[in-house]
Amino acid sequence: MSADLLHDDVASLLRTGDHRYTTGRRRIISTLNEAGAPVTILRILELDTGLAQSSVYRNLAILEEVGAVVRIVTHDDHAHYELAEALTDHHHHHLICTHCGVVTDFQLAPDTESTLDKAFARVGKRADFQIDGHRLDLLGSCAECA
Amino acid sequence: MSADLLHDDVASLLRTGDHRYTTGRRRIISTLNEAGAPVTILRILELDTGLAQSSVYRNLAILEEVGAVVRIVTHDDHAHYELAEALTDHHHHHLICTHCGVVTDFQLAPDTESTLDKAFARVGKRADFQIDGHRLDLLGSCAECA
DNA sequence: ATTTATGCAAATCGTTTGCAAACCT
DNA sequence: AGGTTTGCAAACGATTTGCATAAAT
Repeated sequence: MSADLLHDDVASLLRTGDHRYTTGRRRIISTLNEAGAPVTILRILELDTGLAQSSVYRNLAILEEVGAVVRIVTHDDHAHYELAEALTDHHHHHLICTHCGVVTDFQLAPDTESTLDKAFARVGKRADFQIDGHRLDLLGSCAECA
Repeated sequence: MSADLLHDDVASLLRTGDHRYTTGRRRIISTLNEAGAPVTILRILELDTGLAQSSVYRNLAILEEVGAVVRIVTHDDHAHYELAEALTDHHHHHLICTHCGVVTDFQLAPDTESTLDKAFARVGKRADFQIDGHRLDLLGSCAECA
């Protein structure tokens, strides 16, 4: 997707939540878009030194709230952030390296996804649990750490 | 599995890592076993008031290291712990309520699991990533919170 | 007897928050 | 002008750690 369309989408999500699309927020979105993989807040601050740490924290919270970004919780304790699937049209899961903490995206074949979705629906019904989403992570060692 | 066999297994895992199976560790394992669902450290301390908080943290770290327990990271920031699958012979995944933070276990049909495992193997090969395990969580609202 | 584990309290570190100044509309 | 956002620095809270004592082998 073009960067302009991306920013339009984010602006619209923010407006719905009565928030403004400020320069700082636009820069965070651009950084996430250019990173192409989930990044930590520390990394965002390194990639764009013009942002205050507290603003990055606050803005990511707001962007998550309006559905523009997703926070990924891994075992090492630095949250990772990436653009939400609604903005990238790109349903995916994560490969998490348990050694260096790097997170990368991967996709499953569409028929595997639909098998899973059906199985999840059955589980939700049986457990009386309303399912809003799923999280599928593969844990192991990346090429560098193996 | 009987509690005695469980403790034997844990003792053996600990010995392999040059650790002792102390009273405190035995009590933590019993608490996890009786809880039957993933619990937070705060909950462990409530269930067994005879343990020092720092010892619970330290012992869970060691028990995780030797493969006796698993730490589950959710979005609310209290880690949950449960007995490792190696001890329970009970491969499962988690339902995580995003409102109250409660975590419960569920299982997939064996054929769904094997479809998944094959798909994961393909992903790992293509991404040059050595897969050690996976984590599948369904996020949503439990019966109480819905 | 020697090594390992415990309890307490203090330290650590990612994240959150209060407040006054800067910004957008 | 009126409300929102920002940067700074201080506060927070889950987890970790130092150290002297107690327990395990």
